[in-house]
Amino acid sequence: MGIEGLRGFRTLRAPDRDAIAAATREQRFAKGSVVFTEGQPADSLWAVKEGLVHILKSASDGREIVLEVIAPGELFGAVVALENRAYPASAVAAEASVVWRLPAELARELCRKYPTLRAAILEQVTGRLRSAHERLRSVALERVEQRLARMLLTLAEKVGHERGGVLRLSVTRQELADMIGTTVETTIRITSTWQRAGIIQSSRQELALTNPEALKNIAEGSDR
Amino acid sequence: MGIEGLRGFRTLRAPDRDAIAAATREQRFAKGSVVFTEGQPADSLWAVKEGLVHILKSASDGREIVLEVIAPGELFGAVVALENRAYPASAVAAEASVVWRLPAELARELCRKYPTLRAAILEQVTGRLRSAHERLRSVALERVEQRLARMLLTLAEKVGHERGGVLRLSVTRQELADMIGTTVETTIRITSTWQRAGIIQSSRQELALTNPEALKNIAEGSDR
DNA sequence: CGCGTTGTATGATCGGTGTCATAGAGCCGG
DNA sequence: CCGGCTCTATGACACCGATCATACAACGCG
Repeated sequence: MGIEGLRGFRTLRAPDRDAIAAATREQRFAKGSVVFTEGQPADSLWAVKEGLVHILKSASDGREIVLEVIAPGELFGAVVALENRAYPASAVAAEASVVWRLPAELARELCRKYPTLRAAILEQVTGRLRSAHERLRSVALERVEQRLARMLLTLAEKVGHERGGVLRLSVTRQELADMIGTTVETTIRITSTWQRAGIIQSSRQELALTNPEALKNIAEGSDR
Repeated sequence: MGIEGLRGFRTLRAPDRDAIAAATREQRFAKGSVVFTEGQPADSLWAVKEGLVHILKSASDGREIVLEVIAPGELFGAVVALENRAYPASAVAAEASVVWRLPAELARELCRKYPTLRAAILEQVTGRLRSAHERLRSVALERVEQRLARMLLTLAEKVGHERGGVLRLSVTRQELADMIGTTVETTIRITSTWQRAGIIQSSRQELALTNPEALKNIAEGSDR
């Protein structure tokens, strides 16, 4: 299967699906490698086949904020490719990943031809706008502990995998810190105390949510 | 002129434009009054005719974050009306305003019929997603002073009006605080020192950017 | 296997902002 | 025109979380 099997592409007619299949390049990225960089002209529309891609912006001092976590089957760099401008953020493989790459010109052409494709992209974009607004609220109005609890629950839903009856996340404290706008140290301090409280089980590169209810309580701020 | 004169509606055929004109209600809101509330089912697509509308989310303790500032000619509550769900945030008139209101059902129908309308909405949404991401970066990585400088410049561009050779904003410190995720006191402290430094001229409900260059420097963080 | 690298852990300290309190200035309506 | 309200202003203080420093555990690789 290729990119043409994704949501929004399925309604395309056979010749166009073949054209996509022919134009799509499959590309492999090692963990940590850069897919594209902020400011670079957008020449492609991307989708994740396997792995995980982070969309992020960084400050001059090296600190960065992860704006989106792109899971398999999702598009990224899509709207900007359609509008033929520069990427407003960077994309980095959060783990070893395989991505599809479709030339922007072809994507634009298909969008003109198929309203359903445009509709599918609109749907993804609106979903992301809503989540961006929600995160804006979170980072502006909540304190770190609350934001972290919320982020863990969101991540668990999106990219968590169950094993042994508990939800597990493969993520580093640094990545979590970059998602909620804090530092590694603070993130580690909080996860450590949660670990002692039995709310989570923490290990290298991984983190098990043994007590999601407690996290929900913290996220709702019910204790303060 | 009605809502049918807005960008994206102009390509509609005459009978549909008439249908819109007939279905559109013009509604007046006093400063501070609520247009719709977060959680309420979205039954309409809105647009600002005159005035200014804030899209915001609030916390249980009363603090709030202004997500969007909607200027005349812009849509709001659009995507959510198309998707027939509940508003994810509230809308409040930031000043005395006149808004257009189009039944969601009609908007959905028109969107199915006119890809250009859907395209226009997609364009607005992508613009807002970009600005939301930029603000996320700002609030997560920058300190209050920097964020405030940036916000003033952004606002000046969007809703500033020139008088006497300087850009003026009609906005309260509370509103500014709610936009950048801080408190009134902190905002007042910063604007006060800027006032003393001659960077801005501060008065009740208004604020003149006498030295935008200085603000740009602060926004870029060139001094730290 | 040893060694460098990456990720986790924790303490000490500092500072940017939130919080609380008070006051005055501009504006509106009775 | 006076009382109440909103908005601006400013000080004192507390505290969350950043910063800096150090240590160690886990992993990868030559």
